[in-house]
Amino acid sequence: MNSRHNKTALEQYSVNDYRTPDGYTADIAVFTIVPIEQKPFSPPIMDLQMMLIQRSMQNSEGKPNIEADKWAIAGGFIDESETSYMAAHRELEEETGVKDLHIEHFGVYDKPGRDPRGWIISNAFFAIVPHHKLSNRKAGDDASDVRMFSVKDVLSLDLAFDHKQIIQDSIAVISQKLLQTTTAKEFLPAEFTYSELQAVLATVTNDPVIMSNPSFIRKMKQLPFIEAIEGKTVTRTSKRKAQLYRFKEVPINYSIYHMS
Amino acid sequence: MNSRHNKTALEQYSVNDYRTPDGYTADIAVFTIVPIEQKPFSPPIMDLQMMLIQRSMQNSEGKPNIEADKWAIAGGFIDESETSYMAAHRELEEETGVKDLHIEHFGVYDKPGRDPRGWIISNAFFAIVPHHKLSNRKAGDDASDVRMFSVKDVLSLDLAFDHKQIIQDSIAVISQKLLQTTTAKEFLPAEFTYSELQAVLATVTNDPVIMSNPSFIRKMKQLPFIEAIEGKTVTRTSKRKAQLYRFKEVPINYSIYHMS
DNA sequence: TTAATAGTGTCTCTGAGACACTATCGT
DNA sequence: ACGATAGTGTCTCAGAGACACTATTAA
Repeated sequence: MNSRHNKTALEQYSVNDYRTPDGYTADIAVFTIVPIEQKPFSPPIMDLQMMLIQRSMQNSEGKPNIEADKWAIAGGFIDESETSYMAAHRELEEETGVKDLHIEHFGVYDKPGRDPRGWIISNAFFAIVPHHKLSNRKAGDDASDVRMFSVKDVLSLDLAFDHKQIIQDSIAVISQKLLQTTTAKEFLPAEFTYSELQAVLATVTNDPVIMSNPSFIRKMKQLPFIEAIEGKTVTRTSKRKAQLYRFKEVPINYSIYHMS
Repeated sequence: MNSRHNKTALEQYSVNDYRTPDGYTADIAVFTIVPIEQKPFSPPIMDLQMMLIQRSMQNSEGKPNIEADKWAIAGGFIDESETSYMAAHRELEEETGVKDLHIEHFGVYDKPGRDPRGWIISNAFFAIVPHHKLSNRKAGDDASDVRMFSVKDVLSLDLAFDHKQIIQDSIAVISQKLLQTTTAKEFLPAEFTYSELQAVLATVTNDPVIMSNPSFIRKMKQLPFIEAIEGKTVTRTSKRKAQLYRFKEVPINYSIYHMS
């Protein structure tokens, strides 16, 4: 293989003596948090789920599809005229019909042989879709099904390519983000009660400080990045009126050298 | 320019209709912390610096080089047989002669037009080189000079391509990592005194808890990821014997919902 | 003895966490 | 009135942070 670096050619701005990748893709782990057991006047119990697509047995031309029948995260090729970030937005909108979602890059997967079709580099993103917006999703050309799975179950599926690794990493990343950044707000409406935030965090932690109601209610008022909305209450989680809160935009600085 | 490869093989999977990238590179922001003002029996004062290379005016054939005379971070093309992570290690060793460095991926730069030579994707890494190992660095073919710059000065240089952005991001990332992870250990010898760790952290923070000696000395003993080395002391930072510490491998869990 | 750094004694005050209690409101 | 959830009162105890102090040692 011509993997030797031809310096002379490079100096002439000609990069094409290098072997170049066969493809550049964006793959997106789509997360949502769905309320299960939503009784009226009760705090929600939530589940962290992700959207997977099942690859068709045959492609649009009727030929056998690669990695057929396996589950995979949504993705597609990146165009020369866009960044991978833009491509992720475009593809996610094509897949779910939802715009302006929160998307973050979390890794690059480029291990040789990861895709049997060639040297294909995957930029991995995670996206957060508020549950109520995720209704009109549809299977595309290459997909026979689109479905949501709880993160508890997803790793036991038969997954395409190296998506098991990508999915595992994405779950670790989003769990950490939920606890160490204000990412939780992406799963919540702009105004929310303490028990709604608590239910979101409960999908990734069982920390007693967060799970104990009196503790957590008091915490809400102290946290610099959350503010109570003066005099605004709601009764969707209980018969008694519950205070509404919103996230505030403040820089978050902390360090492990402040731990005890 | 011909950037297509292996056309027939790809055809049956219909990826060949996509334009493929012209190049796939790894760029590495190399950081080191150097003691300045190292008087005997005194705690060190340190400076966070990064290694840049200056691009030659002309290439080896005497033709004008692209982005000539500007400063850039080290980097090079990734080969099909390796991951970008392996490439970063290889290139860094070629550049500095040092093996087994701590390297972390922190971003992908793929904005259209970022490199005038074509559609070239850059995987950005930061690397940490202990200061004493960084002596035999040398200018390569494309470089007229290799030099260390304090992070305080580096952004006012004339930087090649989109390296200003990459460097800015790398500084933000490493500052955050120093405070929120145990990355500081990569800059330190295996056994270190409190004032050495303090000096490393001082390059990115002026938090009073960290800068106050009595506070910080006491903190060291409580932190779950640091342990004192029983009965082992040293006098390199003071005439009085100072306790040696080492980093312990423990999982670090914390959340912003524990802040006050 | 001095100068410089490492490290401790001790006080105050905040706030975490536990647990029992009160408040509110639809049914 | 009941039941369920939101929210408060209050106590205890740990630990953070401030500041003054002591300890150690080369020169």
